[in-house]
Formats: sequence, C-alpha cells, structure tokens
Amino acid sequence: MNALLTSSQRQLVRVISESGPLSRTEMANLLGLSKAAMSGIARDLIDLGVLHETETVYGQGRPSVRLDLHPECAFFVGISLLEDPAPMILCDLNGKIIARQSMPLSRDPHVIAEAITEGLPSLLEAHPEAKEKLSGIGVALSGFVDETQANCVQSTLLNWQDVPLARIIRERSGIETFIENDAKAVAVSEKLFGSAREIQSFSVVSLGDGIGCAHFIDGKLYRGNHGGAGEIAHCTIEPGGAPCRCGKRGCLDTVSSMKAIKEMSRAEGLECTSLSDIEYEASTGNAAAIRILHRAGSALGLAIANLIQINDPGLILITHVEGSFDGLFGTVVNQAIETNVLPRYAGQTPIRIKRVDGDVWARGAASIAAHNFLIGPNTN
Amino acid sequence: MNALLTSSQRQLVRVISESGPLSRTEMANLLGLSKAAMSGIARDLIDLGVLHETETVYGQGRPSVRLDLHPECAFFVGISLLEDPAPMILCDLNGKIIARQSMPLSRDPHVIAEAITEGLPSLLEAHPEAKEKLSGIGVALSGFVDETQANCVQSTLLNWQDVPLARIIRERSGIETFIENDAKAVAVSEKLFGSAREIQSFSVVSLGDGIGCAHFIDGKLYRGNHGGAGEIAHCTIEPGGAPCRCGKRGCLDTVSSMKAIKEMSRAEGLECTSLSDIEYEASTGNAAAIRILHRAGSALGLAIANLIQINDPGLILITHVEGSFDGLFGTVVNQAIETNVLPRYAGQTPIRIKRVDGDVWARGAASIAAHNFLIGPNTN
DNA sequence: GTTGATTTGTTCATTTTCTGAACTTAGTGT
DNA sequence: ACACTAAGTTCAGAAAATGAACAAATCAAC
Repeated sequence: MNALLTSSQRQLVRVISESGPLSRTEMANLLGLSKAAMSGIARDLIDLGVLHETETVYGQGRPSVRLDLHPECAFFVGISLLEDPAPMILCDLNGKIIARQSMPLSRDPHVIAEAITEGLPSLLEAHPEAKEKLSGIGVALSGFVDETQANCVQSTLLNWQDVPLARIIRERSGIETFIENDAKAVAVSEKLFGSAREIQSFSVVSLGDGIGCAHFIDGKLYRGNHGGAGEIAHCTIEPGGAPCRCGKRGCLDTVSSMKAIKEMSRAEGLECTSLSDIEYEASTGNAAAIRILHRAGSALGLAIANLIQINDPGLILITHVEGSFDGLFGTVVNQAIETNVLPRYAGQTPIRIKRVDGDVWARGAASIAAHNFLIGPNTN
Repeated sequence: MNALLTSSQRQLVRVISESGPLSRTEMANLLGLSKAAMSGIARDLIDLGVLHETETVYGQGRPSVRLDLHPECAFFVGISLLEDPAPMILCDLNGKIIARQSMPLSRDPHVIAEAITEGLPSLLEAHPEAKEKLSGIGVALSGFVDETQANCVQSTLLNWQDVPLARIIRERSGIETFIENDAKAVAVSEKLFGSAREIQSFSVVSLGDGIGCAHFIDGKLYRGNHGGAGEIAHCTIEPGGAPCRCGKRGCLDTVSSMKAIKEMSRAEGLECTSLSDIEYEASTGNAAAIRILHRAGSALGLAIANLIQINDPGLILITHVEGSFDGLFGTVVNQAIETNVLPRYAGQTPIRIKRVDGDVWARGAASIAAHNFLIGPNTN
C-alpha cells in the first residue's frame, strides 16, 4: 500500500503526520510545490482514502479546508514483550486502541512469531476493515535494537543476542514487522499519537523498575551509533557508589529506579512494596523514607539536568506507571533539575509528567509500525 | 550561484560533500535516481565548474570515474571573534587556507562589519579567482546563536544580547554571512574539512580556557531547542562544589577548564602558567599538581562518559590548544571515560584527540559559510 | 590476440511530474 | 449588492525522470 505512493505523496503524508491538519495551500508552501501540483496530489490521496477533509477555517477570502490523515486508512498491531502475558493491541492511525488481548510470553522468537500469528485472527475478528488494512506489526522489547528496527542486538531480559525477530515474525505472519526498544517506542508513540506531536526535539524518560530514555532530535528518533542513545540509566551519578548489575558503580539505575527504591526501603526495614507506600511513610515523617526519596529524586534530577545541558531538548517527558509524582519524590526531582541546570535555562525546558497505563508499551510498539508506515524506510 | 542550482543538483552536492568522491552510478543509487537522470545532472554540474572528475577506479567492467566537488568552485572568508586581533582567513571548499590576515576586535557589531569589509580587498588581493567566487562569510564567536545562524542571542564575552550580526555584516559587505558558536563551528569544520567527514553522529569537546561542546546528529549539526545543545561546561559534576560564574555550583567548568586548572594551581601556590608546567610538576611528583590534574581529568572524563551514555556518538573529538594529552591529565580523562561508560560500550566509542592550531576558530567560521553554501538554507 | 562477460556511462523517445496563468469558488467587509 | 480576498481547480506547456538500447572501457579466459 505504502509502496504504491509516489515520493511526493509520501512526503505529504509525512508532513501532515508531523504538523497535523493543514490546508492544501499550507502544504504546498511547506513542500515547496505549486498549488497546482498540490491540488492533484491531495485529490489522489483523498481518492485512495489516505486523507480526508476536516474543519473549514474562515478568514479573509475563500475559507481553507484542512486535510488530515484518515485515521482508518491503516491499522497496526502492537505487542509488548515486557510483560507476561504479553499484551497485544490493535490500533488505528490516531493511536486509538480498537481491540486488546494478550498472548503468552516466550524467549523463543519462533514461538513468539507463532503466538502472534495465531493471535491475529481473534484480534481482528470484530474489525473487518482493520483486517483488510492491517499495515504492520510493531514489537517493543527491553534491549538493544539495530537501526533497521529488525534485529535485536542484545537483550538481557530475553537472553537474546543478534536475534532477527522482525524477519522471523514477518515470514511467519506475512505482515510487515518492526521491533524497537521500549523507551524508544514510547518516544515514537508520544511523537505520533501523544503530547509531543508538535515538538521537534524532546526526550522521554521512562521510570519503572528500570529507567529508560529516548531522544527525538529534529523530528527524528535518534538511536545513537550503536543503538544505545538514551542509556541514561547507566550514567554515573554517585561516583564510587553502589555496584550496579552492569559492572560499574553508582549508576542512576542503582539509586532512582523503582527497583532500587524498593530495595533500599527493604534494606532500611521499611514494609513498603510500592512508591506510594514509601511516599506515605515519608509524609508521616519517617526519616529513612525521606532519605531514600531524597537520594533517588536528587539523582534522577541531576541526570535529567545533565541531559538538558547536553542536548537542550524542547521537552522532557517523564513517564511512570507506579504511584504519583505529586509527592516528595517528584518535588525533589523537579528541584534537582532546577538547581543543576544553567540558571539562564532554568524553567525554560518544560518538564511534563505522564502517568501511563498498561497499554503504553503495546501502544508504543504499534506506533513503531505506524511510523514506518507513515515515514517509510527511505527518508529521501 | 547556489540559488541557480536545481533541487536535484543541490541534493547531489550535499551527498558528495557528506560521502566524498562518488561515481555517477553510486550517486544515482544514493539519490534513488536513474543512471540517465544522473548523467545529465552530473554533466550540468561539471559544466558549471562545481564538480570535476577525479580518480578512475578499476574493477570488473568499465572503470568508474569518481566525481568530487571542485575545491575552487567557491571560496569563503572566516573570522574568529574569540581572539584580539581577530584572525581572518580565506579558504576554498576543501578548507585549505589560501590567505590569512587579522583585524582589530571590537564589541560594536557595526565596527566589526566595517573592519571585515575593509579587510576583504587585501585578503582577496592576490587571488582574483577567489574574489570572483567568494560565496560567503562565516563568523565564530563565544555565545549563543539562533538557528538561522544570523543572530547572536547572547554573548557574555562580547556583552551582546540579540545582536543581528549576520545581517549587519551582510548589509555592509554585500556578501552572504552566517555566524555560529565557536564549538559548533569547529564541529562543522571537522565534518566538512576534517577527520569526522564520514561519521554521521559525533561530538566535539573543545578544551580551552572554557569548555565547549557540539553535536553532529545523523549528519546534521544539532543546535538544541534554544541553541544550547552542548553546554556541557555547566553540567554539575561535583554536586555542592565550588561556585561557578554561571550561578550554580560544581560545574565542569569550575574544575576542568584550563582557566580552572590554572587557578587551582595558583591557589595551591604552584608557579604554573600553562598545562605543560603543571604536567611537569606532576611528573616530578608534586602532590598538589597531581591532585589538581586528577580532579580535573576525572571530572572531564565523567562528563564525557555521561555524554556517551546519553547520546551514544560515533566519535568523541577532543580539541585542545594548550599542552599535550599524553601526560597525566589525558591519561586520567581516558581512564575516567572508560570506568564510567557502560562496560558493554567501553572502548566502543573512539576518542580522538586533536591538538589544534591558531586557525581553528577562523577555519571553523569559514566552514559555517561553506556549509550553508553546500547544504543551503532549505533542507528539503 | 580475440572473444565474451561485465559494468559504467550516454542518448533519446516517452512518461511522469510540476509550473504559471487564468479561472472558479466561497467566503468577508462595506 | 458591491468590491475584495484568498483557496483551490483546470489545463496547456515546461521540466525532470525513466527505460531501453547502446557505446565505452576494462578484465578474464581460451
């Protein structure tokens, strides 16, 4: 389907997916084409069902009609390999989840491909239009993925080394498949479906048992030279600090991840199983809880401040599943960011907090497929 | 001149400037064009004097002829406002310096524009071909420059605030002018003329009285949302450390800049005026000198390690003017990088040291003009 | 040597894509 | 009702890219 589009058509689709609904004249200017050329391209895309007319904007002269991507011109499946059972969702081009189910997690890529293929019919059952226009599968996993978004170079969690997962799934299911690291997938989903749509450069910091991070730079996901951009979790924050499972000492991961916070609490004899518990203890004046949250928050804030200093992003989006960011932890994080950023910049970089639901990873996975559908492999 | 090129021609020029000499067939594949189209575009550019044939590569079949940019198809002037007197150079598209002179530094942008305009005739005097093909002026300065490379948003050194320097010079001299931050200019010059030509993502760390840093990401200079990407000097490296002139505490700048190293030496009663002096003292066993170099080196190494973790660049290029990197300081920096980078990556990111001469800034400035000539303002 | 294989690069008729200019359409302001 | 404005369309002609056939320059093999 995407292959049938001409290069101008694909460029247009990309511009709209980045800038939102635009009038034909605006699009012509953005692409540097004449109104005449634009007219034809838009007509073709509307006939193909890719675009549709939305609101009419009244100004002086003839009103302009905004064109937007038709949300139901393509559907995507997203699977998260971060949970067991693995969630599997079906969504449209707007990221709206249409169907949801789960499949057993496995470490064998062939078993995964099999489970996905077997799961597809029931996922698509009630949605014949999606069945017809299913345009890609996306898979999110914890680990390193190469720049073709096809091979998992390494994953500790799944115990993988150079696994061509995308190809395996593609061959078994017959559907275009792309894989991506979890944090990077969330960044793409925020850019495509979420609150970072209009921002060209931003970073996502995902806070969970581990700490993930990914960057969008100049409108593109930046993966780094070895696919390792955003490995903020293993920045040294407390030189000479506690040993980390990575082999170094004092990594951010050893102080600020939910796992670390819980472990520190346990070590201090606190009966806490979640961030909320610790926050509660801190609010009642428990010194150990306060100390732990302070330490974790300062470390995370410092790391984010360093990120801001180094990359000057237009937004920091902190996503977290557990607890809330309104307590001591969040306050300390914000404070630490403020005090460690060049005063000239302090407060200039918006920090947005987003509490995410159980669909984040699967939706992120689907967004990878959507991204490849919209932008395509060739970025000419 | 550049405006006369068609969009395909400009694309081709960009590809060659990024990838070096290529055969017509290779270029056709890279641009996704047919050999037929390529043939015509290449012929036109050769006729225009922009490209020329270089070596012939023999393989099986008809040998291929590599085309490269004609180094003398355009000339550029570069001026560094970092020194007094300000160096002013004339160079070709390869970055080869053809003429060199200097002009008095001033804080008044109009005086600068005047000095540049007055200096041009004598700079171009012995080079009539350059006079004819002078395609741009570049200016490097210490401070923040906006993304149009036209306005200096802020410069402490020059005491400027929102100065439209490029426009002022352009209007006075009649020549296309662009300005850029010093570290970013060096990064561009390394990408265009230097040793980072074939690397898509890399960072330059420039070590002098202050510490500068700039990133190339996916083949493009990344300036950051407020033009502040690369402000590594004000990363907090020693939390709660010495106060910095920026208003925070423990910035990298307060420990690892040459200025800081010299000040710390003075404070310790060492009679040192240069890095070499301190290195010498350290080599003779002076405890204070060793301590200072250790502290400075560890801090810089840690900052670079953080940069590697966050951005995973394909190369770190450390440029420095003073002293050498073979002594204790360099050793400690390298060691600190190694120990603070994810073990999986240790040694994976090449660290290249480059001792630079007095022309760096001016050549960097010229490269900004060259970059705008090659890539153009519109990156469509 | 001569022949065949191989790959680069050119030519040219044809097709695709884009433009410029005139025109239609759908409003606003008076 | 009238001009005025800007969006979007139409269509002939210009520009750019393609495909296929071909010329050119080498290697490799007999």
